Amino acid sequence: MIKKEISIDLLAAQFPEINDLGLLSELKRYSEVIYATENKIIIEYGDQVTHVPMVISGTIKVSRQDENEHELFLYYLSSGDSCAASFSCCMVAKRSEISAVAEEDSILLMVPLKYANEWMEKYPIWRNFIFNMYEQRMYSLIDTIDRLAFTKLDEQLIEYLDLKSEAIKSSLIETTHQEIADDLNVTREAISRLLKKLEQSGKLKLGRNKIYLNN
DNA sequence: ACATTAATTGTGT
DNA sequence: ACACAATTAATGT
Repeated sequence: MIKKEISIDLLAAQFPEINDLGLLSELKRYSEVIYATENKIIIEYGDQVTHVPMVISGTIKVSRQDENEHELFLYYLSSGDSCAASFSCCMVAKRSEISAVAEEDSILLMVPLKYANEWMEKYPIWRNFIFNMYEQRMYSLIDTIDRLAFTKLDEQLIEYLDLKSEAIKSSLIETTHQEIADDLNVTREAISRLLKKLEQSGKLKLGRNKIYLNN
């Protein structure tokens, strides 16, 4: 990683929310500028968290490790974002629960936790900035959870249909969406919508009380 | 054949 | 998740 200087003007341009000369000059003074090339690992799972990253340009992919080795995508950080989660790590003084990798060539401002903390009291504008980041991250996490829950149900449903089809030795399953929903402990609407998608992708055909599987 | 009704499925917020 | 619309199958006349 190559380190370079960064101008206050550029900082102000990327983070209009923290337009305070005192804060900006402290930022410039105490934080490190990092040029991360594509696929550069910025924080690895288990690393000690020492800085709050602020993204000046580029995109950072934040993910969590599966029990195995599989990566679970959480969210992207792009220009003007910050990873406020770093704060929770520093308050509990623990190690990173996530890993962050540069998705493309990126420029980051790494703010030492010590200062990031002090500024919470010193600069209300900074505190607001951090709180806003928390809120944004929260929303993107909720989206991610939705996506996950949806994917799992998708697979569950296909497995359910395959099992049933095999059990009755027929590709014609006679049941209602409600019955399936009860079996899988989800709402009927979720099943209806999934089935329709599966129909559109050609995996099956729907009729009232009927599902024709295309093997 | 047609109207009525209940059950199932679809959609928007 | 909920409320409501639309569609479909069944039933009675």
